Amino acid sequence: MGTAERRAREKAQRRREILDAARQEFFERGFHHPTMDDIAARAQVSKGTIYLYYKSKEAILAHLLLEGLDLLLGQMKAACPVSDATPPEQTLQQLALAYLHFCQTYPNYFRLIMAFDRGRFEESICPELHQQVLEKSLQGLDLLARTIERGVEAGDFPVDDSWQAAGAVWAALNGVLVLMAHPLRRQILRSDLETMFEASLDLVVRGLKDGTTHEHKEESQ
Amino acid sequence: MGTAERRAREKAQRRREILDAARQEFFERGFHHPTMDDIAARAQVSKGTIYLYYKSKEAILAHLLLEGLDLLLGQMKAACPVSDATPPEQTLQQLALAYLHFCQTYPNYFRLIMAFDRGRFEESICPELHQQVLEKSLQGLDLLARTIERGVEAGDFPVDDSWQAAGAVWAALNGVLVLMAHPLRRQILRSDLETMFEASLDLVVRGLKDGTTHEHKEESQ
DNA sequence: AGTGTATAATGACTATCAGTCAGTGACTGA
DNA sequence: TCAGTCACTGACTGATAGTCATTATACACT
Repeated sequence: MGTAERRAREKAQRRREILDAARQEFFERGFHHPTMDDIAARAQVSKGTIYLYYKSKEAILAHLLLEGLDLLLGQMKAACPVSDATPPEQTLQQLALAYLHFCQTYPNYFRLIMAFDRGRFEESICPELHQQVLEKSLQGLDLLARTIERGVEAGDFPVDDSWQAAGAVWAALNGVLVLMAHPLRRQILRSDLETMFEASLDLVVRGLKDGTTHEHKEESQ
Repeated sequence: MGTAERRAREKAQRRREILDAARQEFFERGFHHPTMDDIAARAQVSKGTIYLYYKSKEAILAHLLLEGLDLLLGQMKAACPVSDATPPEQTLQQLALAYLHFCQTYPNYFRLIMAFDRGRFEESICPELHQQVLEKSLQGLDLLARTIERGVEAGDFPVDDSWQAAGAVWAALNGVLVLMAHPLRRQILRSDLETMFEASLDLVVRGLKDGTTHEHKEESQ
């Protein structure tokens, strides 16, 4: 008798409905404004019900964050070529552009991801989610690292630690997206996000290509 | 009669005492935990008094943030040479190291600065402070941009927009500090903050030195 | 159908905390 | 001495995250 099975399905459905309502509220009205009652009203359940499905408000946000990371990872994976024929530098560019595109297409998810890095989401509140988020963000880093590794093997990127290089590239791209999030900064820098992003990408790619690291410099002469 | 003067002095003093108490509370117990009553107790005043000196809890945090930015700016200015004899590249390194040193010496101020972009500081709550913060952070960017400009004039950094380059450098350094703030990431990258920071710095400096921007590449051949 | 049990949902309630404001009293200058 | 000003106070208000005793629903078995 498939009753239990149907129950489970309905439960998952309700869970999704609540997350949908929360997403709408948070994305439409900002991450601070909506109350649990707002979310409950939107999901057409009582507040108590929400707590049967999510441990806390924070936990809901964390789940939205995971959604965002999955989306981003998906887009980054899609940017990676299936074959190894594509030049690593081009793949790197595509990965970076996928990230730029993501943050322009889903600014709310992007803000959520950035908020995580900046220490909203106390680890203590839901440590297992915290862990998951970090792991997912490391998967993105991994895509970068593999690509750089391919470049190292092809002799394009003479760096000696591709994970380190991936970290540096990731940091630079992240950094510029955050930097340009403020209108005043865009104004002072007299530049828009795309331009600055490309400039940053260009800078690090050139660094990679030139790139012996300082310890191994003698080999390039 | 210096009464008014003394009054003003005492008022400034009380204001400082409250900020001191708040700083201790926030830095010791995290930015989320302390309540206004905690701060009041520490400052040995009533809660109401705090509101005579600061508009809101948020405003107190914003003032601490400004303190932090002043400290950082001071350290960065100290890293800049008085004379123009110092090679720009070296100055750039020193500026970057000043930033690294700042975030290691004052991790709480650093966290506050990083948290700025995130919602704890809603622009709507204290727009004038928000403005001040952005302006200060732009002063830091300005130091970078001037140094790069000097490098451009000296022919060391063949970039065509030193503000843009400064933005990219700043973004990269910021990004790596945020990236490495998470222990799990340090673990996965098998690297510590200093190493990653230096790698990032190295990457962007190399990019700057190689550095024609894509539009002007033909000139380097 | 009737009934007992498990599961799901409810919303009034509690606890916490940022921010307010009517009231208190100390100091001042006349 | 006293009226006016100023700094301060802390009980109070309103908002809201999270709880839990109660109620409703669905199902299994007779």
